[in-house]
Amino acid sequence: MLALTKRTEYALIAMCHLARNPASVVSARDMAEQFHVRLPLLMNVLKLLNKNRLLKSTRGASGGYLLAAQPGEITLGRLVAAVEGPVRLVKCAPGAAPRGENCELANSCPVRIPVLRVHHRFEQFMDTISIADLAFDYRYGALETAGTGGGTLGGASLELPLAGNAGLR
Amino acid sequence: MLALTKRTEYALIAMCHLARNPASVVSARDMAEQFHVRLPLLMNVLKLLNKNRLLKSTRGASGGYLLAAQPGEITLGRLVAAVEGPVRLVKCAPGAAPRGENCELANSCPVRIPVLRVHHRFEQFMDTISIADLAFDYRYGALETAGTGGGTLGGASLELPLAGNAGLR
DNA sequence: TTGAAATCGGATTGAATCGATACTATATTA
DNA sequence: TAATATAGTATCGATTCAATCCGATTTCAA
Repeated sequence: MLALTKRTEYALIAMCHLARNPASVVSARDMAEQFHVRLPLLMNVLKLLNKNRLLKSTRGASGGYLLAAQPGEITLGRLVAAVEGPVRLVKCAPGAAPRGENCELANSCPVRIPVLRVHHRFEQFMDTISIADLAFDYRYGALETAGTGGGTLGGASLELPLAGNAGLR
Repeated sequence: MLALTKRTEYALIAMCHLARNPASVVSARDMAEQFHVRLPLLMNVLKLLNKNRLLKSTRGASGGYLLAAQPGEITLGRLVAAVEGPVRLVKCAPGAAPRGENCELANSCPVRIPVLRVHHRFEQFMDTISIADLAFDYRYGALETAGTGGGTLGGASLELPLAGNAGLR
């Protein structure tokens, strides 16, 4: 179905909240109550984010979490990789293989090169979006007009000339 | 892990082969033998592609498959949707919901709008890549220099100013 | 010193999806 | 009529994900 997991959704909520409240330590309980999400699951996600150095944690009473870097320096790609594992659109993509799982076809694959190129572009896509972009985007009305030039995302920029020799339809 | 399924990989191989051999009907058996993929699984994928009108089939002896449209008109997004179901990065995205599954937070979600915007951009990303782009891209050496201006994909174009008011880090 | 609050590290269970296979029906050609 | 090929559906095992639970560790404050 090609969807983000609930872990990523929870991570986005938490990271964006921390981005909006810098210099204040926020506990998992606080966030769970404020956003009406389940505490145990949120804690699992926060553990993953901390383990992968996207958050700093302080234990004990009045403990909680802080962003480990500036919101503009943490990308969606890093966030997803932290809670879902490394992004690998295809098994032949470089990066940590889940189970030594490589493509059976390898060099004989007739679409390997262009698909790897798509994978590379997708990585760029994910790493171009920062937590700051998500946390500080309040332009609610922009969605309907997106793609036609309106809104914060409307400004072109995603045309993808995948294969110049193919005559970009 | 955010990966494409094997069904998509098989679909890409088949669709690209058909794009490269227009005006000739190709059977599932032929493609399975030529590309060393398992015939039953390939047939399952071809059934899905046919059911979703991405290719035309003719039964009987000397039957097989044909693309249902020009390679430049069939996008990666449509292909993935045909074999994996509609692409919905997040559950709150519009489109066929798998099981009436909508976001519990709905309007109270603090990241809903920007995330929906990312979803929309991702849809554009998938629909900008055509089968023709993948089938006729033979520039093997371009991968290493992609992102710096070389290769068929290197030409910028994927900068994503998600939130202009956030100061694009 | 004690207790409460909070994170940390696993381990486990159930549901959903995916890979893989099998079987029957239908259509076309020779 | 026989062989070939697709169409539709159904099933089983493996993997992943959501959800839960447990005990351990750290910190603050009474």
